[in-house]
Amino acid sequence: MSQTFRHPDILKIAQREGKVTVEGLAEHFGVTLQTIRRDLTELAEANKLERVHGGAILPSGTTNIEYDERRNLNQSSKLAMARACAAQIPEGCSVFLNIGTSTEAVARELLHHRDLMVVTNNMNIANILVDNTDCQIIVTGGALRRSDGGLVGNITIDTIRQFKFDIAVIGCSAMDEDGDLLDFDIHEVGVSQTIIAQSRKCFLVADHSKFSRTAPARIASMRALSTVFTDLPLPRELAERCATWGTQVVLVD
Amino acid sequence: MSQTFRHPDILKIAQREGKVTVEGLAEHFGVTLQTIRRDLTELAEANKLERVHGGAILPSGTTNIEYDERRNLNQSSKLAMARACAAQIPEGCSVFLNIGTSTEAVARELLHHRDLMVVTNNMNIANILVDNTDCQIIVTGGALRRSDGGLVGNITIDTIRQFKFDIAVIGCSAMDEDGDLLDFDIHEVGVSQTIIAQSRKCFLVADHSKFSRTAPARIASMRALSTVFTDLPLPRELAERCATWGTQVVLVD
DNA sequence: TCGTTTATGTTCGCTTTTGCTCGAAATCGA
DNA sequence: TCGATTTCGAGCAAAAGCGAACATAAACGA
Repeated sequence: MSQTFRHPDILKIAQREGKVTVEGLAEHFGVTLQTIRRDLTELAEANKLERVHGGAILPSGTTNIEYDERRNLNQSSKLAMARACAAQIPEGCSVFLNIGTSTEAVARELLHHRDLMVVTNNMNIANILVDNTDCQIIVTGGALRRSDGGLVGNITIDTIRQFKFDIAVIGCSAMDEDGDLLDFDIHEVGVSQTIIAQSRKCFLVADHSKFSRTAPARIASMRALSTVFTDLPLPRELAERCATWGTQVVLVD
Repeated sequence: MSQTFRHPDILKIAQREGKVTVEGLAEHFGVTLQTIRRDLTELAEANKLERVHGGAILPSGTTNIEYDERRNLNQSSKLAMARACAAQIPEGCSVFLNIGTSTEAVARELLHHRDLMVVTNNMNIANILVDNTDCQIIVTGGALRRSDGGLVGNITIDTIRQFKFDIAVIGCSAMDEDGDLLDFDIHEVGVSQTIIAQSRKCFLVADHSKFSRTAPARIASMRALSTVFTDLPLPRELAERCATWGTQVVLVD
């Protein structure tokens, strides 16, 4: 199969938009419709896209709608938080990336970091970082959770215990006023706790929607975190607690 | 300015821009197009870049040409073998699926089996079986091998040891005349051996091309297998040995 | 210093890509 | 259901890009 500059770009656009049109791409690249059609035909032959009249869509199957919607939630601030977080991850270190859409955004920002060792219990993150050939990827074992591609359970915990990370990047479902991190899934809590225990530094990436929500399972106190990346100021009481604990808060946007 | 000076620079530009053009680089370095072409050819041969008409792009880890080609090889008999193998896997049992294009084909045939517990060290298989909501998927941990999505290493072996499978489905790189299963990758051998040790029954899926090939690392003897699924009769001597060992041979097509 | 190796420049057919045209197929609206 | 419109893919010619071969210049080693 032949290769063009356009192919990777087309795929990226398709991933972002969910679909591409022949006309739109032709204008975007400044080439004729015919050329784009040829591109799409080739990409479809390679099973990278699925051809439809007037354009192409992502190949069906693996996508989880509910999850995809969540992924698109709050996209701009998620990107900004991810960028800020990635900026504090030096090259050449060992990183754990936990389940979650926010941590996936961080993974995307790590695509050009060099010499990382990334351990993850998130299949999506492994798939994202495959493109960064300058980083070693280790996948923890575990039971595959279809809803979000996460790996959870005892196997996951046992594997994580075999490592010591320079930095762990985690998300959470909710944050309590008293500084506790909460999660919906009890299975994930054990994993998150183990991650925190095995890491020198721990970064939390969580947007403001987590402030006003609650969840049943307690992961840990924010005292255990080095830095929190978020998009709106923390409630005053919580901000004061973080200051006392030495937990940095990085505000983006 | 010599070649050795340009190469790292070219890579740096490629990392930053995502792509490089022959013309742009020629101007940037003040050399002729031909010189840049030579540079890019060398970088592409070293898998640092991917050559395209007019320049080069970052290698996309997901597109492993060699692997994609291998996947398309012998497709019809691969499908037939996979179908025969899946037919002998009862519903409601625990199955291990190893790395390999043949085992992936088996996974596709298992999409409508119910109540399976599938353990795999192959990311592709996990992605395939996500669509079968009636089966539990467990992914072993391990280092991700970009070339084929396989998970290998000690973590993988440790995880596998925690299970006992009703059936294991494995592939191999080659089969020796004396009935030994061989593999190219020494890291994969330990994994395969552990799989065999932890399984009540072991199925091998391997087309005839494996008969006339050789590989350096020994996995096990075919004596350890319950059944072999293949597309052409085994060499006579090997067939006799299998009969002695009680290893069934299932011929498809 | 001289011969050898390596990097670069130049030229020239050859291949790939692109744009264009046209008949066929798919989609849409009534 | 049928016709109008859009989209598609094949074939062809022009243009851009390519690699091979050879010449030249610089770097290297004895």
